[in-house]
Amino acid sequence: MSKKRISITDIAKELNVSITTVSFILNNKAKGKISEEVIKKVQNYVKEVGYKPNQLAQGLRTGKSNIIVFMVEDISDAFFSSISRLMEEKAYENGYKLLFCSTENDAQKTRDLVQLFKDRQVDGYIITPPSDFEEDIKQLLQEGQPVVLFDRYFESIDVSHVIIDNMESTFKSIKHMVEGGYRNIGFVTLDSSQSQMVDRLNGYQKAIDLYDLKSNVLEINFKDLKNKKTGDQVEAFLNKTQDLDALFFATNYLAKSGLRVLKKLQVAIPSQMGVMSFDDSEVFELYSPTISALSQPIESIADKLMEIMLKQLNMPDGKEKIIYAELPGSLVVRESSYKP
Amino acid sequence: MSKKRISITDIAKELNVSITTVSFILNNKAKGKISEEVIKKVQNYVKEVGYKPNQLAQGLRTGKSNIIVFMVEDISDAFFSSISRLMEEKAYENGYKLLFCSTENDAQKTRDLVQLFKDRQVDGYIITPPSDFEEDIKQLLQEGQPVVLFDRYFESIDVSHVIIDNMESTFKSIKHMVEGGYRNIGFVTLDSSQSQMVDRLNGYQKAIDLYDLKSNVLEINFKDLKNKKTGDQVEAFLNKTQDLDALFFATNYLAKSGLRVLKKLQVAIPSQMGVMSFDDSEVFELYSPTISALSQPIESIADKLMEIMLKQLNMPDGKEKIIYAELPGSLVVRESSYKP
DNA sequence: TATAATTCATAAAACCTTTTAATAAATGAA
DNA sequence: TTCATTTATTAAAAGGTTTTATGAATTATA
Repeated sequence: MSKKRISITDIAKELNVSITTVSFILNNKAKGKISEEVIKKVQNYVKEVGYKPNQLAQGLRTGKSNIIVFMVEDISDAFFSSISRLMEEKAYENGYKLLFCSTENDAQKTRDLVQLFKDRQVDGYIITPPSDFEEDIKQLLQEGQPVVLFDRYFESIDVSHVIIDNMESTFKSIKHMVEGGYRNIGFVTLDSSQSQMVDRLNGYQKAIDLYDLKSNVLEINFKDLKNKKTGDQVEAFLNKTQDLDALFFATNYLAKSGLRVLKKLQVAIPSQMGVMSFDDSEVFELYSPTISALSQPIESIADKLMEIMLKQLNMPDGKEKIIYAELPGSLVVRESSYKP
Repeated sequence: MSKKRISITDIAKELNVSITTVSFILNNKAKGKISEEVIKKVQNYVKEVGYKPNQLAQGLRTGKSNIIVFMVEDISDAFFSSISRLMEEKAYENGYKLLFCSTENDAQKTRDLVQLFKDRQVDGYIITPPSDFEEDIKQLLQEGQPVVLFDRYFESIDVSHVIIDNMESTFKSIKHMVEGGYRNIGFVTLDSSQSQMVDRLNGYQKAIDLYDLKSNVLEINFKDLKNKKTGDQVEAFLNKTQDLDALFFATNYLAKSGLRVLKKLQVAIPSQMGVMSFDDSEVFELYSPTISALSQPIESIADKLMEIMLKQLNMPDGKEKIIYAELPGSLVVRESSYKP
């Protein structure tokens, strides 16, 4: 059995000082109040016995749990799990715990989770919100909770967020494909009103307009993603639009479905069909041919997210500062996007 | 600003009963103590105002934090993040929070993390331990902490664990390759004393012995993994052992490195070289040709892990029960393991 | 010398819950 | 009626911390 944990009371008793004195010293509030001599004595003893404050008691008293929750769409997706990995470290470095969970892009599930975390009194929320989640975010903000959105955001709410420049990135990608010799580029995306998807579509349209090309968009229903019907839809899209010479996929899992279809149909990449994807993946690097992608800056995203969250957490109550960050994506050019 | 949270005291005051009464009712300890009438009254009011107990206060009083920590080798690895995703849900279903972190297979880092979690008084530890971690596990057990190891374990310690049948699975895989027509199968693994790696090697040796084949093992130094030197070593291995007609990789990231090399050297799979990997991956499904793999039963692992952890948590103190689970892996046969 | 200001230290309240031990009321037995 | 038992309820302690308000001792000022 574990030996009893040492408490601040034990220390006070042992050193013949008051609890208050110890607490002040522990919290760096001893300046000018407690004599150097006593400070040293306490500090030495604390170090000697390896005392660590009971975080539950601390939390109870201060109302803070030192927990940040990180709600991503799907923790088993490489993009999100990579960021999580980085966030986790940053959180610990700053004295916070990070709790993860997957929203599955389901507003009700996300709502339930938020309620759960409220009950558990987390200190801050970092969220990739599903559609139809504006009201819940507003609610959180009204309650004075620190909130940072990422990957997507809501124009209608003034809330801190970290996103990448989806429009410009997509534009850049399509431009690259045009320069690679493709003229009839299809855009495969989700039937989603989320900002990141809308912006990617806008980037595509912008490039299409600029180069005076024909717009070809396939919007896949989100539910079909789970049914694995995605491939069928891509196939139908290819049949319907015979003259396509390239495909741009708005997410990496769409691209993977697409690659399966192209493989099945024995469409040659990049000669018959150019291919690019938003969001890089290990698969693209190993595929034959290798697949070009628009890579998201994982480290910068994680950096920014934690930076903003910490700022919010340290903000004197009420005086909230909204911070936006829009980070650039980078083109990873491989074999699939240049017409031989 | 958030309106003040309602507390048990508020309820007691409002209903003119004592705090104790409310607490008993809330904790289902009212049977035979409190009158039905009062019970109903309190329950209704609680529901009406949506009262939820303050978990920090609860934790402080009971000494429980309702937090389980899940320490995996690398949360951004698909195998671990997939399991995490499942564990997360199970934990919440059972009233626990799940904290994740990555050990990076570094004993010192893991040690630091464990200390951190001790300070934060988590209730249970699920760990993929790095090498040289026996003593730390023993220590945890001595302190009466619920511990479940997974993916690997220590023979020298009697501690609950969930692993897959690494030896049998590898044996099965090698057997499959032999049946696929390969006679000179190289085994690429890590220079590691961890049980799962040792068992995989043993499974290989067992098959080699059975079929009276020549053993060819490449052990890659763990540090070289990070330096991305893995490919060079695989290449040197191929050069040194010219007559190899197949490779079995003991982890999926080794396989990915290997595939890069084979691609670079333009070795034809499966005609010139058969390939299989322990642990499946999306990459293997999309690679050309598709790569056969030994797939680990993610759901069963997560089920078992949580089941055992919950049993330990609910065990009356001191009366610990050690539970082992060894789950079978399954062969996923694709194109890379059958000689044309 | 008396008083004000400064320095050092602490008691006690508060955070919210669980649980032990005690009390009060009602019932049953003698 | 009286004592014992059961039933219904509660006061108070404990868990470990932070923080406000207060007190005592020392030094400076008038």
